[in-house]
Amino acid sequence: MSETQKRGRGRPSTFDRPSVLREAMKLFWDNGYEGTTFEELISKMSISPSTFYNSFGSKERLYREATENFMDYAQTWIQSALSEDGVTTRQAFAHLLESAAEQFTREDLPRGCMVSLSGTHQAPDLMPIRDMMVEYRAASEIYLADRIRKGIREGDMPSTIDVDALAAFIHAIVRGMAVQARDGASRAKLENIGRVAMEAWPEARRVAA
Amino acid sequence: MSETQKRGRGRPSTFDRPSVLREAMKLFWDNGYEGTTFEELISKMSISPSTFYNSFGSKERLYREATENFMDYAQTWIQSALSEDGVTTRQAFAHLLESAAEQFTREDLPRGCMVSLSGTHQAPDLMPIRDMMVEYRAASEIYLADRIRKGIREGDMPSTIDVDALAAFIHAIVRGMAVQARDGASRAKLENIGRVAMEAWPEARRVAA
DNA sequence: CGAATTTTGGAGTGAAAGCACCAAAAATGT
DNA sequence: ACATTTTTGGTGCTTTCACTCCAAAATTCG
Repeated sequence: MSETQKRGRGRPSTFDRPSVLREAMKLFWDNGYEGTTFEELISKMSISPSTFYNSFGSKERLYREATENFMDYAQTWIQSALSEDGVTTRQAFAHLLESAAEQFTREDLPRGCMVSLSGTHQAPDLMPIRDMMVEYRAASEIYLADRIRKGIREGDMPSTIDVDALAAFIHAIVRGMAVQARDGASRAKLENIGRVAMEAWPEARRVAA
Repeated sequence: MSETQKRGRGRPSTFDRPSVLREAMKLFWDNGYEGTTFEELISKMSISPSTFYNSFGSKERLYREATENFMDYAQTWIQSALSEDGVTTRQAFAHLLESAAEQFTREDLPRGCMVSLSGTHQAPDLMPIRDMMVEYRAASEIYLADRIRKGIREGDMPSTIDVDALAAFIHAIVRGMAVQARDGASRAKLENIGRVAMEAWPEARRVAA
């Protein structure tokens, strides 16, 4: 892609931006923002300090870019579950939790989720970073609620349910799965958590009522 | 209590150990280990650097002591819910989640939980601290499983259930509630999450079966 | 080919971090 | 009262942090 990209004049970069950004993402994901040093970054990214500064601005800007990069990627499997056609709302959410179990235990990426737990206990001077994470998390809960409302509109969810509470519940279970994933839980264990969680799904109770 | 305490000879402390330890705990709880500086600590604890070093050893040792202090306190309300006499296992866990909602939104302490999310993304050289947190979390899941097994022994839980999966589920929901609490969720919202979670409780399905 | 433009490597910088030391201060025990 | 023991305040230390600067290198445009 950098071949087809029209390059201005000047010395060309020797590194591939997407791939070094991914390396930065993995470092931040594993060690957190404060736990990742400048030296570690430029070492794993294989770039010099000046290249770092020149190409990514600062540690904080790189973190934001890495987080955006992560979210773009995460949206893929989230959308894939929630926007799937021809499935019930219940099936969509069951699929979402299965995907979370799978994604949180991938071999080629750090375990868990980069945004689920980040910035929850952070220095006051890093408030902007914390706020970014809080916003991302809040947005994903709204996303869940929207999918549930779609289910109500389409008739496969009872209109009497508390949409926000159910969305908050699913949100909480995913964050909890992220904690366990980082603590070493297997994919099977995470899948079990998701299965138990789906027992709380309103539709299941309709059978009982 | 320090009045009744037999003091050896030597100059007496001017500070109350439990209360400055509590200040340290609150700082670590809010800002995390890395996000809390030596200066902040001695400032909020109102002690000098040498007093700090002399009385608490190091930042890491203080953190461990503050964490133990937190766990002692947390065990109080956890035990209170899970060891309550004359209630079903289901009621005990419902009570536990209600207590979590209450405790995670206390006005006199930082929001959420000090150990639920700590050390999940941390620098490699702080691995001992991370390990401590992972152990605390694992221990609490075992604690939940033990309570469920007690329910099976006493006959108010079906013996066919997957105890570990159910314990992992409750564990996950509590950690997820901690994330939401730190992101600003109200007590009522956390209580709702707990209520929805309890819909997944096995006993509820027995009615349907 | 030469000028312009951009990237690169390496050394260096100020600030802050956590910690350590030392002598003075304030208690106890005989 | 005097020696002993322990705590205290202030200062200084070493390391690491994120970052910056500058000249050389490598490209494009005219």
